Parts: sequence; structure tokens; C-alpha cells
Amino acid sequence: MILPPEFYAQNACVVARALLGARLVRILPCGERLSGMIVETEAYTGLTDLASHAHRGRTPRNAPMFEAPARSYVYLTYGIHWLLNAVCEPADQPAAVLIRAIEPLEGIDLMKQNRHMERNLTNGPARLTQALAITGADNRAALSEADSTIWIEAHQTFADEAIQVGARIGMGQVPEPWFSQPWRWWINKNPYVSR
DNA sequence: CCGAGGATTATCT
DNA sequence: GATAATCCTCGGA
Repeated sequence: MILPPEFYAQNACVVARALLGARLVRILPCGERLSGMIVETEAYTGLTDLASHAHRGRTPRNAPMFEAPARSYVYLTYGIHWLLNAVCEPADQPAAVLIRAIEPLEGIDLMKQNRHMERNLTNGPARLTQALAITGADNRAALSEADSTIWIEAHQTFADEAIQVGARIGMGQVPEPWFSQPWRWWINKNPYVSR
């Protein structure tokens, strides 16, 4: 079952927690299907969160965060890496969930080809986009539609006891309280969580 | 095993 | 012109 738009209309922290265990499906231009279970997420919500791209207001890059939920927000960071987010909360309420890691399920051989390596295929936000061949061309993909290039469907669920929460990664010079905000979720002891 | 440094470009000031 | 929600390689232990 593909997760409906109403799912993404919730608060980004709720969505980030609920996405753990869901299956991220990617259809390549050639038609091949790849997928993996989401095992690590981070929430970026509100205009006041100094760690969020949205905190300086709407720009051409972050515009998807301000638009209707249930679409992707894909952007380039460090000049090299594409990062995949799911846009959350109602329109004009900028929020997104960063997909930080997945456990490979389908198309593992293709992931190895895309990554040019055998290991560390999807345990990091830029690694998984490379493994799934996701780029800026996939910005604003409809995550709730089966004819999209990327969507997310229900797969497995985890009890709170199996979930870990902590501060987000890569905050750089972001000041408190945003630096330590516990808005990162991951599946405890899952080997595909980043670092 | 670990830490340092370079890669590389869209985006915003 | 500076910065960035990161990753890889390489050198040393």
C-alpha cells in the first residue's frame, strides 16, 4: 500500500518516526525497480529551525518545502551529493524529512553498479541517492502515486522500543537549541544506519 | 582503526 | 565570493 498524501500532511517529526520500516521504491528510467527499507530519518520543520533550508524564507531551491506535501525535495549539497527528502505538513508550512539510510531489498546488483562498489551501498543520505540513481531530475516526484519515479509504501513497523532518537547530523555551526534538537530517528542495531 | 583534507557546483549574499 | 542536511581516499599507527 502506497502511503497517501494525508500521511505526509502530518508534523514532520511524526512522519520521520512513522517512515521507519517503510519501503522506498525507485523506478529507473530504464524501467528497473529498486527498493529498500527506510532505517534512518531526520525532521526539518518550521521557519524558526535554523538547521532547515526554509529558515530564511522561500527561495527557488527550497520552494518544494513550502508546497503541498507528498512530493520529494531533492537538492545538491557540497557540490557533489544529492539528498532526498519527503515534503511534509500542509502547503505554506515548510517541512521535510531527510531520508538518511535504507536497507537494500530489491535491485542490489544495480545498486552496486551505481555505486561502483560492493559495500556501503545505502548507509548515508548521499550514498542511497547514488545507489538509486536519484538526482535533481527527481525533484518534486509524487511520492503517493504508483506511476511516479519514486514512491514509499507500507512494509514493516517497529515498536518504540526498537527505535533510537538523537541529534541531527551535519549541523555545522547551527546554534542551540537547534543543534541538539532530537529530530533524528533510526532503527536500533540496524546495520544499514549511517556511520 | 582513525583523522585530515579534497572534491565540485547550485544557490544565496 | 562563501557556503553547503556529505563521502571518499589516503596517510599514519
